[in-house]
Amino acid sequence: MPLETLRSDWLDAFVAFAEHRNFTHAARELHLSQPALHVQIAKLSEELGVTLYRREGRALSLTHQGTQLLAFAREARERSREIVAELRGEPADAAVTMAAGEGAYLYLLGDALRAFTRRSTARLQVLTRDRQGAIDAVRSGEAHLGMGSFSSLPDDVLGTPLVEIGSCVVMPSAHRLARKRAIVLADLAGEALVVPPAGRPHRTALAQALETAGVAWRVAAEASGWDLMLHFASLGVGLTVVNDFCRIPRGLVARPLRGLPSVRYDLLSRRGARLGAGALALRQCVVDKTSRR
Amino acid sequence: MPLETLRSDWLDAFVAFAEHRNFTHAARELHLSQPALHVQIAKLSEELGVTLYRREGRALSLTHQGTQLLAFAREARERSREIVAELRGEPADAAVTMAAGEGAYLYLLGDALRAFTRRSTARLQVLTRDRQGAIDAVRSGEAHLGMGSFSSLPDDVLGTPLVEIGSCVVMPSAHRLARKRAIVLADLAGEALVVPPAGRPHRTALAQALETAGVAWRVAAEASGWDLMLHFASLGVGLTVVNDFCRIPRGLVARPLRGLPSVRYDLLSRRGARLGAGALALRQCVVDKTSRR
DNA sequence: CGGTAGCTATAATGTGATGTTATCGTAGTT
DNA sequence: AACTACGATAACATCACATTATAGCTACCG
Repeated sequence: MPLETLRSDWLDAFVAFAEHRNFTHAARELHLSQPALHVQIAKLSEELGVTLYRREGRALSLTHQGTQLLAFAREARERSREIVAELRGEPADAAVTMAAGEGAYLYLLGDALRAFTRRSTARLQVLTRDRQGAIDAVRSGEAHLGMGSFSSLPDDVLGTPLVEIGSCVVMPSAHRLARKRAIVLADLAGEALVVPPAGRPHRTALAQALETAGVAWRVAAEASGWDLMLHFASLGVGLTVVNDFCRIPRGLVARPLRGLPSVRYDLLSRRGARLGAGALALRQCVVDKTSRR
Repeated sequence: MPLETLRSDWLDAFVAFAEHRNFTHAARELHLSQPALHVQIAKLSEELGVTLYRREGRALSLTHQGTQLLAFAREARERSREIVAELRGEPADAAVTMAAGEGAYLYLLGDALRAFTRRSTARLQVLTRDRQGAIDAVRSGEAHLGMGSFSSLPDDVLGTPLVEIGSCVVMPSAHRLARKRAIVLADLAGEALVVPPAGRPHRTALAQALETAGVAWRVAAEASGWDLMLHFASLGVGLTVVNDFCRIPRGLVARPLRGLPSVRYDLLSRRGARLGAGALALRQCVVDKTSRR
């Protein structure tokens, strides 16, 4: 109970440790011996009365509380840097970090990011992450904001619904289905499809939908990323199903696909995060430029 | 240049010092010797490369940068307390602090504060301050928000216009001027007025307006605060001029006064402050409940 | 006007917190 | 099973920081 304020040097040590999840490496980064770092983390943990990490085999992983502390520590460090620069009269070159998938950057966030770089002086830093990676980046404070489509979010991450995206079937303009205005799952019976590798969410959703609709199909090719899928489709390898925000290459046509649930993209931020001016500006830009569709 | 993050114990020491502006007393509060505290502040100042306070005779006063640092340190401490409570699973009893004048509390903020206490679990802490006091409280981080009417604001304080308030003349219902719908400055010629003490802003504005309009008047009584002014008016001591948000006691009537500039009330927050959930909720309540009028 | 009270500031000195080296235990690896 | 990599703890060393002492400054008072 005799706790004033968390010692910032311990927090810095914790950030280094948490990023490596390895005392030896983190200690080297801090120009410190491994035992010294170990003791700091132990004291921090004891003072808080909270276990910050756990052993899993010989690997270490942060507890939930460790992750929360990491986010706090990163935020505090960032804030500290800002105030120091401000006091010294140096221009604050704060960076704003965003985590999202490649698809989001290529097809959804373009306008928003352009608007942001025009409006704000803050540097923009982007992390390309998959769904879980984006969530983790946001909850650990690695990124200020995240974007993606999520079936569920942990309690400590806040999602703002932005836009609903449907699917479309993409095929050569000469294809027999191109004459239809919209396509249903049954239309795809017997087709060879260009799909993401097994296990990727889009693949899973598509396969499941076709399965339950009793539609037989086969894999024409597996490709990662909308661009590559479309590329194979334009080579004539097979049809493909992509999100309807994709730009369709010449020679191909897209038709809305009914029967596949639409995907909602959310803007993520950490619950309880105190965003700085830059991050707020970016959030505003994303909401403004992305949500009306 | 070799600066990682500001040491939080030094910041705590600085907060204590800044609040007392006296090393000896602050050191006592920190259970520390005066030289020890002095050295901490000196090191902090040196590490920042910034002078934090100045001697004025035998008193010490914070520099502008000292004030900025104070605000930062208070915010950081607050944030640290929150995260500790959260990690331990204790309920965070964050407090939200507001600085305003008595008049604002009595006549403008009632609805907003009631709405806030219903909506948020955060404790509400109010500071009664005059104009300069409210500004100082906000820029030094003593208060999260401030409210009042200000002719000008320093760069580091952000004002959100809320509501324009006019003036009215208050008098016994039997008074000759009570038959008029609105009153102009000239109508007050020869009247005895209940006014605030010399130097108070309302007194200054009123006296100046009457002066330039060439209207002769005299002081019937001097009283601090709208309530007291109205009280004297209802005793029949004289007429009074108050903001038109005041509740008028029985037996008196109010008539709008033309010719006195209206006063704008602003909601204040520190530029660059990262407000927590509680303070944001309060701000929202104030804006919602106060601005439409 | 000089003495005094109250405080800041610096110097000299001591002690405890924190860092380092050394070493053991343990879990994966070959 | 021996090896490798790393976490954890202990023994010892050092450096940062606290304390006491004191000089210097400013206002105030008789």
